[in-house]
Amino acid sequence: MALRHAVLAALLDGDASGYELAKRFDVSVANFWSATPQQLYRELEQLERAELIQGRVVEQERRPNKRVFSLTAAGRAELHAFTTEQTRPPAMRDDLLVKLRALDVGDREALCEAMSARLELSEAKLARYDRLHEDLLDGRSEEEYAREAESIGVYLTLMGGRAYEQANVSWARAVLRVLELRGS
Amino acid sequence: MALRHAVLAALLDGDASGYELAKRFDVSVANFWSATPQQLYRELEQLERAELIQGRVVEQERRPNKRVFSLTAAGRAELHAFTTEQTRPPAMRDDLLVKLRALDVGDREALCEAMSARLELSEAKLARYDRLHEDLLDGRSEEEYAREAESIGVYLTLMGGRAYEQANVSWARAVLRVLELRGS
DNA sequence: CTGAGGTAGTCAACTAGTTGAATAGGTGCC
DNA sequence: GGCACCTATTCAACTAGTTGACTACCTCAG
Repeated sequence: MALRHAVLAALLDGDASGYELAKRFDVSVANFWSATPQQLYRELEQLERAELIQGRVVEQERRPNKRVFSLTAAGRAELHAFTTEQTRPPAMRDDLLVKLRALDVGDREALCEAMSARLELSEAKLARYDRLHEDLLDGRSEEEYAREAESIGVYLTLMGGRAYEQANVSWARAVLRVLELRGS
Repeated sequence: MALRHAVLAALLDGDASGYELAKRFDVSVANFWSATPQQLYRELEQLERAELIQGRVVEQERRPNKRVFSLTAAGRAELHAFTTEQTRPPAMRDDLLVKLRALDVGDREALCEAMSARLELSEAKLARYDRLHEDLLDGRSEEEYAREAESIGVYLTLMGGRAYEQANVSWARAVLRVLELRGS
């Protein structure tokens, strides 16, 4: 039941329709969870039945109506309860790691390309996170921000995303260096 | 079909029974994939039916017999093919990130504890990876190793695991610092 | 000689996540 | 005026992953 809480947490950033949530999850501020639209719509239905969120139809001109959901008090309580529950260790599932482990029987060139693609992707994400970071700080120092800001949740997950992408970038560079050393 | 390939890749490290594989996945050299024993036994059966691996019963004294699996030529070919396939972006699913994002409605103390637990876990993993790293290098410099070593797959995934855990550690430290700044 | 814990595996039932397509109106481009 | 792409949602079918219990035999400590 973790997607459930990821959805609730995402709604802390403001009410959203399924479609909007899907984009939030996709471009996700600090890539804190991933989910397909179908999963989200299903989860939203269940959450509404459980009265942890409440939907209302918003009529729009020039585009289809949408159902916008907001957290209920029960939803907030559920989120609070979730933060006190036991945390399970994160599950790492990265195709690239598997492929690299299979390098000895694998295709070196294909792996170089895959690795470069990862590098680019992570650099792009990192750049985005860095911009968001600047926006959040808004001129203040890290410490000022940490002390003063009203809400700190987004900031801390953003730091997580940045650390993760930085790790990806330096790892990808190291791997490419090694592959070049041995290639050719 | 990614667990499938993770199992095949794990068998590159040497033949193993389901039970042994489970441990390999658990203490997994560079936490490159995670899976429960039940998943493994199921997958091994399917892989054997597909003739990508071959099992044989090894009779043991003082303990139950076991079925040890080894890669077939077809299995190696399948792994090779996998390395040329398109890589999908890694899926991040970490409860802690969700909980931190919900910090504003969550329980600050519980989160501090969860964060400390993560820090310890990551430090322990990191220490283990560092030992493995030393063992692999065996006195050689990184560059010597990268040039000379026969097999480089394990090394590269190990680097990935290390980068990931280092990111975790520095992130956890930063979060705890911030939480202390604002707490009390 | 009992019970905890390791080795080795199986079965059943469940929950979570993915894929692909269908519907239906809107905008903007060339 | 036709085609591609965006908003917004739903349905159906599938694959992957988790949980918990159960069998069986072994070793070792107290």
